[in-house]
Amino acid sequence: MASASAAESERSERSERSVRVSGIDKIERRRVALAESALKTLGELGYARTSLREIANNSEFTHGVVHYYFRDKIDLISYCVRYYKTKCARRYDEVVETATSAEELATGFLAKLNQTLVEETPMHKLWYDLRAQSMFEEQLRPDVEAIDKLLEEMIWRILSRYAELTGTKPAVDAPTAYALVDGLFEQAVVGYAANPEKTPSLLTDRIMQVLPKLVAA
Amino acid sequence: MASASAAESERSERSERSVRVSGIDKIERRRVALAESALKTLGELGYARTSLREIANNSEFTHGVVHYYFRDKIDLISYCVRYYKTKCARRYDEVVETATSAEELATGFLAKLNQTLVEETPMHKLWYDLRAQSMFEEQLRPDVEAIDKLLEEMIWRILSRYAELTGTKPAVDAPTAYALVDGLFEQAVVGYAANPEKTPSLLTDRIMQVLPKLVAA
DNA sequence: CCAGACTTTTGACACTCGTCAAGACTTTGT
DNA sequence: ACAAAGTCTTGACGAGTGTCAAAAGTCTGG
Repeated sequence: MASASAAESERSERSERSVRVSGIDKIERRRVALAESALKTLGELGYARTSLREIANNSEFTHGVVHYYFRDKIDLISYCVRYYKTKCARRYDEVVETATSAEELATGFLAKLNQTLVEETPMHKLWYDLRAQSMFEEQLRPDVEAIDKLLEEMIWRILSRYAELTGTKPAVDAPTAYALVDGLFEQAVVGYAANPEKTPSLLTDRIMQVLPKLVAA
Repeated sequence: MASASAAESERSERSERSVRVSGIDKIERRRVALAESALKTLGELGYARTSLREIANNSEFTHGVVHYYFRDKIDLISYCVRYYKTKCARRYDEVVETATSAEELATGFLAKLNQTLVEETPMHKLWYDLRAQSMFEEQLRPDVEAIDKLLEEMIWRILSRYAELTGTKPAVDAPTAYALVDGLFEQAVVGYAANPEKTPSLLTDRIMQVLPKLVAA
């Protein structure tokens, strides 16, 4: 259910009555397990250098199993992306809902932002990698677009609430706000590889510089 | 000389007195020719799907020649990146130098920005691809960092001049300004694949929304 | 408890990749 | 004009890829 929106992976014919009752859940559990191993590998190696055999090596299965649960490599990656998106775009909802002042919202947002930057670096590296790949691989585009939209809405919720709490209104539209914040975050993700210590505080500084400029009376 | 900074491609021993007089230039011309074919192919297919054979196919040579002029694939790509950078970061210098008002600077900048977005899309796609790859492939990092710095300085020159012409001062530091503008431009490059007609005007709108907010008295 | 459905392993296939070496071709100094 | 140096083509190699089929193993309904 957590991955309901990722469950549409073209089930390859088999599924009519071939799976009984709890079978469908088991298949789904296997897919999730494979997807998690795949995401782990993809985050470490990047899209280009990740092979199905390497994914299987990082799982409890052998490489043949992948084709039992996924039609082909793109189907797996696509499933991974959709599975991933269900876990990532609601990260700041609690902060948005509970903050009672602009400062509280900003610091809460930045705390979570830095936390995910540090703790989930591979996942973010993968995301920027996949978005770049989507420029060349059309099959990835719909999934990437969907996540991009989700992230845009996420940023928009934060900015709207921030404006509310400061008695102002957003001074840029949602795509612009997303592009700006995402630009800063991508810079941080790329920079984190070279300089893990300084990067979080730089990101904080820069977001703090920018946030107030995105709203106006 | 245009590619002087890209000429340090580890010449593989051969070069002592083996090349006479104009030989060094010929080698350099071949390298440039191969780099241009490589950049063309890379821009179309992306880093992951570009093979040396495909690069050679898009040139007047055969695949073996690549290893005569470059030590290995990374050496070629690295050379390409350095060759590319010499052509890209001085694009707005004239606009910056000749503009006599903030509006003139802004419209001139946006004209060139949209022009390169439309006319050199593959090159920009490649750049964002390579920057993503550099997160996984350490050997790419120094070249990517160098270009990033060049682009940051380019944006900073524009913003400084913009502030000057409006009688203000930049309200964000150089890395921040670069990350913001780059975020908008990357969004445009990714979006251009899906929607070539609307994208340029959207980019223009958004830069126009943002530019004034990056300076203050 | 056994036959049939489901799951997983194993090994092979056709292909592409980067690399390199041997030789053919071309240019150049003398 | 001839030999040497330089340039380019050709073909092969080993490794790694995605994919698939056949066999082995596992589970389960009757």
